[in-house]
Amino acid sequence: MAGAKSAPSRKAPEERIRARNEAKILKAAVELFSRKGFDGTRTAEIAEACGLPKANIYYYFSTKEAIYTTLIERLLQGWDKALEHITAERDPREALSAYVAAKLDYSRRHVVESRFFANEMLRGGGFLSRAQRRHMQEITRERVRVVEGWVRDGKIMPIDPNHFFIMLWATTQFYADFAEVAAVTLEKGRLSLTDYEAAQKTIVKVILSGCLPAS
Amino acid sequence: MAGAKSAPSRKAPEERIRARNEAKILKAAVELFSRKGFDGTRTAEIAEACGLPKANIYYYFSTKEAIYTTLIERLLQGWDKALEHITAERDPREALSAYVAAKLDYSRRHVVESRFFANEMLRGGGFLSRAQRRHMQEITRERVRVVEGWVRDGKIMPIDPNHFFIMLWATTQFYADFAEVAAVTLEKGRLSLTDYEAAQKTIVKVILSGCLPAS
DNA sequence: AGAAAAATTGACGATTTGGTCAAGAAATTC
DNA sequence: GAATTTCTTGACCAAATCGTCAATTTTTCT
Repeated sequence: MAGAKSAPSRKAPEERIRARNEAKILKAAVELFSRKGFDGTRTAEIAEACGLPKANIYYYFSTKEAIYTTLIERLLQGWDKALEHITAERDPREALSAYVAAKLDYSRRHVVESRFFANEMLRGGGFLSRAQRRHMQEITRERVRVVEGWVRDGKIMPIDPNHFFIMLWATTQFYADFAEVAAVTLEKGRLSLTDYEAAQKTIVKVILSGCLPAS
Repeated sequence: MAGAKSAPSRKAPEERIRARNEAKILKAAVELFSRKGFDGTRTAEIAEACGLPKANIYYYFSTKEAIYTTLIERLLQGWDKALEHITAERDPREALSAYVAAKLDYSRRHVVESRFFANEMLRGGGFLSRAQRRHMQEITRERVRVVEGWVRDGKIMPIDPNHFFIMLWATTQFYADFAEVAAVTLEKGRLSLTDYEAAQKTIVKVILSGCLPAS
């Protein structure tokens, strides 16, 4: 226990403080941005929320926008993780179940990040770079191709893959972005793990029965 | 042409100017609020957007919050219109089709209002009064009962009605709230009527095949 | 037409905003 | 342990913020 303390401090000596404080700032910022958007969030609020003086924040980030775009960049990396479940080789039943499960799991464990992203989309996505926009587009296109393949092979009913994906995305995303609405609908104070499991079951059931060919 | 001018001015002489200007203000405000939220929208922006001097806005609305809550109240009145299609007497197939169609139609024709509402929900719905919250809850509960009835009568598969409704709501709402995302997914600049029709077809198909008992 | 009420608006004020700066405190390096 | 780099922070600024007000113009009423 005593010897263990010096080991981690050796690990990254020149970046320890910076990494810790940047993390603090970003964590406080994503929470506020996710609720009030870019224009609605004051840098003083971020400072107070993470317990650092405002001037210190400007030591790590040159502007408010820099904080915001850093968050976008960081979150976009995990954005399409769930889509990796959708592959041409896989059986649609399995692939779609896995996707819904993964997406709901992400929604539950990263409510704030999901909401931040939703807020940026509501705004029209003006802070996204052209490259980031294209990335999203390409990722979607790939998966749309997979679904098109499934349709061609008669593995699922003939449906518009684009709108099909929007259905999936919208439904799963909803539980993070509009957690309060979902809670009201379910007549609960907040969503529990059980609620997410019930959601998963219902969504998978409807989606699968809704797109698989009559057996 | 000359005689027609005096007729409409007789109609509501004491409220004409007020009504017109309040409408102008609210229209400009809902647009801005829908993009940037309450905190992110400046009253000067609203003034500029509706072509009235800022001081004039404060003649009609005492505070920024007054504008915002007026909008909430006004929009909440149309919020549950689409749900009226869901009645116990009706056949699930018809009722659900009608609901999806109505909801998508509303999303298409009232993009701004839908997005405004979504923004308020993202915020956590803090500007909603307790009565308004209860209203939403009761409306939902009624329709959940209808679906429960359908399940009991074997008209649809056994599913959790709450999550089923969330699916419907999330999917249809998506096309208004995240129009930009939908447009990117569909690889278009903006959504056309055709896109909404394709969305409707896909959603209805999946939802109906997904919940109707095997025929 | 003239009085009364409603509507308009430029100028203003207290407060808050994003961001700067320079002086000092800690940590790191040699 | 001294030099150097990194980090911290109170004080500050120009611009923007919400909201006020009193003087004026327009509309309505009789």
